[in-house]
Amino acid sequence: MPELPEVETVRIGLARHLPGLKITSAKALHPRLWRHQIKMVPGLVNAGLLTPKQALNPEEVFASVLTGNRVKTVARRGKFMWLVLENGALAVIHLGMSGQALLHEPNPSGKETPDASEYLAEPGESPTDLTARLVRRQGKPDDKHLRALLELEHGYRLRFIDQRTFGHITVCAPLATEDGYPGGFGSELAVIPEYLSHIERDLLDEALDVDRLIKRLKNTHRPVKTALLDQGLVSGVGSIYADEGCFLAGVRPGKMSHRLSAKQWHDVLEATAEVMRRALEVGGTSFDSLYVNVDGAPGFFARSLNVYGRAGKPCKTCGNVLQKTVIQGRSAVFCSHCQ
DNA sequence: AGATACCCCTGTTAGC
DNA sequence: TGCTAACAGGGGTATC
Repeated sequence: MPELPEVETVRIGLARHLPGLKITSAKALHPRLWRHQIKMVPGLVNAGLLTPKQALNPEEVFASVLTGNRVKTVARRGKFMWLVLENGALAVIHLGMSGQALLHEPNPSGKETPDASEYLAEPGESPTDLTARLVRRQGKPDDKHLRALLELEHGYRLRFIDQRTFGHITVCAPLATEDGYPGGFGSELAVIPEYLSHIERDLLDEALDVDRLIKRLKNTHRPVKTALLDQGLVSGVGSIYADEGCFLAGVRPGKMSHRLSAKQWHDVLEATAEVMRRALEVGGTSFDSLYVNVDGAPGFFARSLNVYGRAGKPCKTCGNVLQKTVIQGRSAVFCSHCQ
């Protein structure tokens, strides 16, 4: 369930290695990976990033635009991240529910598997770091769920693995941002991928217009949690951090959005942002084995959750049994005493 | 145009 | 023990 902190953790991992590297091959291995690609083809052609002849089918668009292109930076807005390519094209990556972007570094020895000596920890290297290093070099074969494979210069490989196929990669043209500020975190460019033109700035974005957001929130007639999950109002928040933010702000997730005062909305937004900042510090929330960073390592925020996944258990603040409800078809957990 | 129901997908778990 | 049904989730799309 990658939300903003998890996606940002992955973005940081990609941004550490990919900039400057040329993509030598790009393979799309599952039709659901490029299911949104066709809508972005006219924009790519208009921008001169794709010839009409190359726009034959979505799978070839993926390979045509990426192959031979060089990665400049990796940016992110909300739960979406994108590779900024040297020719201006953008490759939007969404992890969906179960997507993993695993980065494999070249093995310096040139062999498929590390030498025995490489299994030994280097001075000052913790067992966790050792494991991560070995995973990076060797890779964990999961060809069953491999949806895309990017090969880059110097032997780097990016494997996109996605059990439930809610994730996707969509190549598209850039659009100028309306407010002139950078389109996302990690890039100074004031552009947003065309595919994300309906996605608002996220809760940790310095350029987010909070006053405008609160006006829109107070103007919508939906439960608080439903509004928080609407990526067209504010992005980055998913089910986990919506529940946690509502808990910390003392607001029930089922309360109607327009009935909150501006102060209450301010509290909810600040609490949600704070939870996400703290989660980011420890690599995000791995509620199951599906969310991992580019090294294949999990995050450690699950132990800090107050309500998500704790229905029926005692509230960590007051001891009351946490309640579970369904809001707009999504489950929500809250404390009827504290919220 | 805003709100809502439904759909996609698969591994895990609860219930019979 | 073995089967079925429910569940989890983001976001696009169709419909009211």
